[in-house]
Order: sequence, then C-alpha cells, then structure tokens
Amino acid sequence: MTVAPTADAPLTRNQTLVLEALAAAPVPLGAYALLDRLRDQGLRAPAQVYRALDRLQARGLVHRLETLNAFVACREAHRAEGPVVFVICEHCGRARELTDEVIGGRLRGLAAEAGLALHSSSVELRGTCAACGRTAAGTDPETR
Amino acid sequence: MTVAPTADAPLTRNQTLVLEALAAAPVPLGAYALLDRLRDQGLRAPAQVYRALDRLQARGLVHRLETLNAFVACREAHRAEGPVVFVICEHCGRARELTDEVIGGRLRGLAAEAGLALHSSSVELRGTCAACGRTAAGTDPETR
DNA sequence: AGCCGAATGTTATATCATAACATGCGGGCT
DNA sequence: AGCCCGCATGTTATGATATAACATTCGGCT
Repeated sequence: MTVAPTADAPLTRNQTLVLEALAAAPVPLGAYALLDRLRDQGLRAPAQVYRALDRLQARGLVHRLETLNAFVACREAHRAEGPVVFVICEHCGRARELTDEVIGGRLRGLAAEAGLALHSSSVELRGTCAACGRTAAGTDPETR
Repeated sequence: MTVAPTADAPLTRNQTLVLEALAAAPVPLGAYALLDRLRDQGLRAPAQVYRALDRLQARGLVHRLETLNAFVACREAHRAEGPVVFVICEHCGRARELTDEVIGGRLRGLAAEAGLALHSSSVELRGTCAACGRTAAGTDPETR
C-alpha cells in the first residue's frame, strides 16, 4: 500500500532513470543492482538511488518488496486503493502485484479492530510459481 | 507463516537464550540488539544469534518482521495454521500477532489462483496504535 | 544580479546478514 | 575403552543493504 502521493511535479532525471530501469527489469531489483545498471547514465552513489526510490515510493510508482529488499515498478496504476498483495516465486524471482478486495477490506478491518491508524501495509506470498513447479529446478530469468 | 517445524528435539542453549530474550522484550528486537543483551551469557558473534534465530523460526517459535528487520517470540502457539498478521505501531514499536481466517483463507486462495505453491507469507500492517494516537508524540517503551 | 529551495553529488559510515573454517561435545558402534 | 560422526558452537572476516552529513548546482523568482 504505502499511502497517497503528495503533489504531481514531473519526475526528475534520477527518478526517471530509476523508474525506467525498474520497469524494464523482469524481476525486482535491489538498490545496488539499480545502481549498477545506471552507472552509464551517470549515477555514482547508493544515496542517489535511494533518494529516487523514496520519492517514487511516496508517489506510489514503485513498491518495495520487504522480503527481498528489492523494488518493483508499480504496473497497475491502482490509484485510490488499499493494500497490495505480492506473489513472489523463489525460483525465478518474478513478482506479481495483485489487489484483492477481500484482503484489502479485511486488513483495514483488522487494523481498525486493533486500534491501529493504518499508514502502510506489506503483504507478500512466497513460493514456487507454476512455470518453475513444472521444471526440475525452476527457470532462470536472467537476473538482468 | 513460514511452514511447519521438523522434529522436536529440545532447544539448545543458544536457542533458549535467544528465545527468552525475545519473550522478555516489549518490542521486536534486531539480531544485534539480541546479541547485546546476550553478551553476558557468553554470546559473542552475530552468526551465533542468526543461527539460533534460523532454527527457532523453522520451528515456528519466532517470527521475523520483514519491515523492521527484527524478530519476535511467537505468543499464540498457533500450531497448524496459516498466514499470520502483524500489527505494528511505528511510534512505540510494539507488534501484535494476529491470525484471521478470512485473511488466511483468501491468501491461500490467491496463491492458488496465481499458481503459486505457497511456502511462506508475510503480512504486516503499520501505523499508529491507539495508545500512541492519544498522546502527542506517542509513548516511548524503553527500547529495552 | 542576488536569493532561495530543491535536487544532486560525494564521502563516509551505520546496520543487517552470511561465508568459511576451526573446535568441542555427546551418542552409538565395535 | 577407543573411535567415528553429526551437530551445535565459536570465531574471523566479509558481503549486502541503507543512511548521515555536508558541499554543490540548478531553476525560478524578485
């Protein structure tokens, strides 16, 4: 989830670079993997990447996958939504982003029952995807 | 969640120390915080703590909070269950562990629909708890 | 031009986690 | 007893992730 954006200024150069690198990757990328991919474009230090990621996350354009310490571009512009569910394959590393009204509604309900003013949520399911389950050791998607 | 234990041998000394330190703490503890608390009892290195945590987690006696990089003792011996939900206050740092059949069932359903053979799940709700919402800046529970 | 705020660049360091290898201890076997 | 073996442990070093702190640059505004 990670609450609503603030204003809608255009993305800065570094934010654009980071977002495009994430959108182009088949799997979630860590900050240092992003940095490696963006050295050519002039990025030099982790802080530059983390700053861009922070702002992209604040706008809801990027999500952090807590169980992977990695980031994905948000595909479904799921504006005005609630909790997001990530489905992650431990073999091929791919992550799918879902929303589900049952989950969303019940999580909000649980927070309310617990007296929690909800700021953000993280829901991640890990396992073996269908494609990897079919092959012996799982496919290997170029950790590119 | 983090799937079922293996066998039921007694806990080793280090495992016992770590579990008791977690059970005694009012908030989730990081591995290095645990190490600090256990130096008196003879623990010296991070690997010792991480090893004990790994085994305690494998038995379901300890959970890892992914959004905090920290660990909690499992209170409710929620044997033979599914996904667990953590409710975390960002002010006081306290975490509550819940289980909910609606969430559990629906997450399993989503995994199945997505073709994922579920290995483990992580569900964390972050916000401000009732107690902290009432006070200006939130209470401060001795990060002890 | 001069100022301001925001994004950026840069260096250093904090924090979290694991690899790799050596040591010790207990239980079963012959 | 003596040996072997598995497993927990101890220890050192290093890898991986993230942020603090401060200098610099850029664009808009008056």
